[in-house]
Amino acid sequence: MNNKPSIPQGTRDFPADVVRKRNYIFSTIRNVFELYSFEPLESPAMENLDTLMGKYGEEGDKLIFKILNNGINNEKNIEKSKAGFEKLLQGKNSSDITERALKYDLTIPFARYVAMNYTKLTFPLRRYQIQPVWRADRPQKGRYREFTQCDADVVGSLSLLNEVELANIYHEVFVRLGVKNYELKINSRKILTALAELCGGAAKMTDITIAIDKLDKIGLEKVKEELQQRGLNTEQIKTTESYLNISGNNEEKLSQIKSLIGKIDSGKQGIDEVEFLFNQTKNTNLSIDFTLARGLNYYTGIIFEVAAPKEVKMGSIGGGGRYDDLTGLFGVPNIPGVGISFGVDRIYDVMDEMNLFPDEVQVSTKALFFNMGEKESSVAFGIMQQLRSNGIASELYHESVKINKQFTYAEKKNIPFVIIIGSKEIEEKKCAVKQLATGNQEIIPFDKLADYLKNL
RNA sequence: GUAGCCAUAGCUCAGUUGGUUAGAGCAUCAGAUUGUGAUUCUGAGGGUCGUGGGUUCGAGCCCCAUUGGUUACCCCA
Repeated sequence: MNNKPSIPQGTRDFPADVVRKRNYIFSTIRNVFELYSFEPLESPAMENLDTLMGKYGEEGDKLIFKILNNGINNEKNIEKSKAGFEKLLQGKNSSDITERALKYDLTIPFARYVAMNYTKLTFPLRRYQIQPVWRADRPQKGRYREFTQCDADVVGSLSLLNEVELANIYHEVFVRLGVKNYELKINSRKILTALAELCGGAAKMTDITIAIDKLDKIGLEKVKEELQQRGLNTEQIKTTESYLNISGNNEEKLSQIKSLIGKIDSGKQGIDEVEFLFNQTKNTNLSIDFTLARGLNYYTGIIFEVAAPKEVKMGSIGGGGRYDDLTGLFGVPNIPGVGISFGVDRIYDVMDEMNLFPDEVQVSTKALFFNMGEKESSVAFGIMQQLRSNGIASELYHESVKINKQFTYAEKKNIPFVIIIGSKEIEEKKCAVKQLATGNQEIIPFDKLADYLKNL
C-alpha cells in the first residue's frame, strides 16, 4: 500500500462515462469540420525540438516538454553529453541531450507538414486535426499538461471568406453542443499594430498588447501602471487609454476605432477586416473586442478567442487567427493561412458544469442476459449472438450467481433491459424481457426478440 | 518559475486545549431471500493517520523537512 501507483501531474485517466462524453464532443466537432469540407490530418506526438523552439514566444519555449535522448550515457557519447549538459545549465538547448519534444500545439506541426509537402498539396488546403498536445504548465482548474485540441485551418488563401467560415464553424459547433452563451471575440492584429505606431513604434507592440490584454482582469489603472513600467510616456498612455475606453455595441465600437486609428494604413486595413467579418457572419455571439491580443506571436490579421459562458469560471475554450507566413519559418514563404482551435477539455468542463450532456450519451449495452445455469446460458448465448447480428449491443452475465447480483450489475452499468432465459423459457422458446426503469416485464418469443428490442 | 491551502478506511470526510482501543456515511463481502433488483434489516472485513525527523510522560493534532494533490500569479486551450 505504500507504493501507490500514480500518473504524471496534469494527466488523467478517462473512465467509460467520461470517454463517451468526450467522444460526443469530438464527433460533433468532427462532423461540423467535415460538413465544411475540411480534411483530416494526423501528425506525430513528437516533433524535432528545433521545429518547435522559438515559435511560441519566450514563455512558450519554457513550456515545451523535451524528450531526453537515448544513449547519452553510452561511453562514446560521454564527452558530448557532458558538454551538452553544461549548455543546458546555461539555459541553452543542446541536441546532444535532447533533440525531440512533445508537440505543444497543432498549428506549428501543421505548418511544418505543409512546408515539407507543399509541392504535393492542393491549395487552398482545408485540413482539420484532432489530437492531444502537451504543455509543461503548472496544472490548475481547466488547465492540463496533456489536453486535446481540435484545429481547422485553411492555408493558401488570403480571402477573408475563410475567416467568415471559421466563425460560422464556431457557431455551428457550440449550438450543436448546447453551449449557447459562448462569446466569440474578434480583433485584428493590424489594429494593434496601428495602436503601437501611435504609441512609440512597432517595437512597443508586444509590451502594449501584453498590458492591454489584462484589462478585464486587473482594470484600467493597473494597465496604465504597467504601460508606464514598460516605458510608455504620458501622452502614449493617454492614447492607449482612449483606445481601451472604446465601448458600446459592435457598430459603436467600429465607429470609435475609426476616428482613433482609421488614418493609419495598418489601422484602416485591420478595421476593414473586422468590419467585413462582422457584416458577413451571421454569428450573433460575435463581439468585437479591441483588447483581445492573444499570445502567440505568429498571428498577423484577424484573431479569434472564444470565451466560455459567464456562469462558469473558465478561461477561453477556443482561439485562433490569421498567420500570413507561418511556413516561411520552414523555408517556404508566401503561404498564408488562418485557423481556429477548440479546447475540448475545457469545453468538457464547461458542459459538465452546466449539465449539457444528453442522457443518451451513456447508453451502451442495451440488454443483459441473465445467467441461469450452464444449459440455460448456452441457449442465451446463441440468442445473444442473434441480437448482436441485428446491431443490438448485448451481454451475457459471466457466471451463474444469485439473481439480485445480476440485477445490481445491470443497474450499475446502466443497461436498460434484462433478459431471463431459464428452463421454463427454453421449453416454450420464449424469454422474459424486463425493463429496469419501469419494472415492466413481457414474455417474447425467441424469434421476435430482436424486433421487439429494436422498437424500444 | 513564485505564492497560498490540503493530505486520516477503496471513496467523501469527522476527530474537542495534545490524553485510554482513531470514528461516520457511501462502497465491498456475507446473511434474511437458490426465478425477479434498485427503498429495508442483520453482520463482517478494511487505517503503523502521505513519508522522514523533532518537541513531549504522551502526537492524527504542535515544529522542521520532504513528497504528492489542489488553487492563484505568469502564461494559456
